[in-house]
Amino acid sequence: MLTKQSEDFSKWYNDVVLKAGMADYSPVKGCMIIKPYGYAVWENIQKAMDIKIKELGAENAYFPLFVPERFFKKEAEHVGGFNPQVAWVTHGGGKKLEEKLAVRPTSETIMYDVFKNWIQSYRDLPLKINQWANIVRWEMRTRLFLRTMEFLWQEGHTAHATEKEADEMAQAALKMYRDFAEEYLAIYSIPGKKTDAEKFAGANYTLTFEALMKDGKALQMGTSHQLGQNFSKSFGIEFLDEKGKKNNVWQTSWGISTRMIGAIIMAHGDDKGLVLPPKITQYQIVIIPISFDAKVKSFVSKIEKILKDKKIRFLVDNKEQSPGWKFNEWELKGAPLRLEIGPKEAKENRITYVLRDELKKNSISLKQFNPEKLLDEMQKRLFVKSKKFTEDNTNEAKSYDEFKKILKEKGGFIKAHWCGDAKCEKKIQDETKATIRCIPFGKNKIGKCIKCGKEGKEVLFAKAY
RNA sequence: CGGGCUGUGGUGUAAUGGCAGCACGAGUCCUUUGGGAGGAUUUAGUCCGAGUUCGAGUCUCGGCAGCCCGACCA
Repeated sequence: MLTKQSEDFSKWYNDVVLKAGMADYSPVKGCMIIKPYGYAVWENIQKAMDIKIKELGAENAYFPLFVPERFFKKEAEHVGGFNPQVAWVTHGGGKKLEEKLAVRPTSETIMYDVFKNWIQSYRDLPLKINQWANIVRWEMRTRLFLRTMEFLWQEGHTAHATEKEADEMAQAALKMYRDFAEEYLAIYSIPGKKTDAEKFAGANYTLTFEALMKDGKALQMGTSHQLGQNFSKSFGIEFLDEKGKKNNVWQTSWGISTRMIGAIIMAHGDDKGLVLPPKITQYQIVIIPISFDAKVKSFVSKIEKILKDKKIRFLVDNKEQSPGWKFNEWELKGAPLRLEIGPKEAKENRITYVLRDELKKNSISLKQFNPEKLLDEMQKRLFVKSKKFTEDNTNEAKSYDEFKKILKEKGGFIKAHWCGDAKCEKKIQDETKATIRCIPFGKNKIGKCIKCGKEGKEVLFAKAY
């Protein structure tokens, strides 16, 4: 039996990840094994997002896993931020290496060292490179999908002639991510800017989109950084502009990771298990034959043919378990649409179906059965639900007492004013464990900082993963 | 890196210092199959090392590993 979400959300999460066959613990501490059912979700994310990345004008490439120490050290703030999390290779071929190699925690440095060769003129700009890769960050405490020492991600890196272009690129990448989360993952998110304390090491500023999980904690879904000329100055990435003047490029980098899978699980899952959005799940439809006699078999193949023609991803579960066992199993695994096909259906040319988010039995004639519509509607329902959940769990705090009360009683996002001082930010975090998730875009009312009373913007607080 | 806890079949658990047991899983066979089927049968375990003891899963010491809390974590 699955742990209830309300009893122990962490335990529910671990249970569901393991029991649904998404992932497994590995013999290597802090690392995970992504099992086929989970990896299929990643593949679907990759497939869809890769198209969007290319629409932004980026091309895929692949850079080395190892980063020589001298590259890594070039951008001071970057090293300072990442050093504690880097794994170093010190030996190779049985010998101690002359120069240590960092296992990439991110690829800015290894990429930008060659960007300086690729970029000479304004004609070489903008340069937009994306890579799908694994990276390693030595984390103290790990959680399946949410924070592992090795994880899979996508990192986009661009170089531009002007600051304005870099600003626009950082925004475009964030918008692309957020649209993706809405369209494919059915997750509503709040976009905004990170505070200086939370920005990427080496960036001018970091943009983020934050989503609310079912336990009321926030999850950073992905980030987009405007790197200014910080790296281009350290790495000497210069170009001659139209007037023959030498300039440093303006850069951005942006990424999302397998953490997205954790977000899907925690944003949609319920006490029965996973609820996977149709667009990214391995099997959009699971057919469960109630018996295996000839009539049922031939009716099932008829349905199979229809689904195949419609290019729907489906599975016929022919395992030996009882139908009841399979119903539960596929609810746990979060298959969006389940078809129950037995002698009754075969005889009457009807289909019994159950949508994962509604769990009601429906009966419809084969002629009227419209799986695309059902899946599409479910996909949309999940997003609406996600948006409503976020709105219902977003509260405003006028005072620090109110802030603490909301945090304790409800959790969720809390809108409150902040003066902009990192000291207040730190104090609030130390005292309440809530952090500023982002400074939301758009009109921003000015009000009194909940900590010190000075005037400041309205920002979004939450306890976060 | 500090504080606490725990290591028993594949998994989850039980056993005053005294025959290592149960459930799930897995294998085989039979009967079943419309919400986690039943029976028969088989399978497999005390983290590693030392000590105390007639006797150690249990006590002591060391090692290793894991979990929780803290610190840390774009």
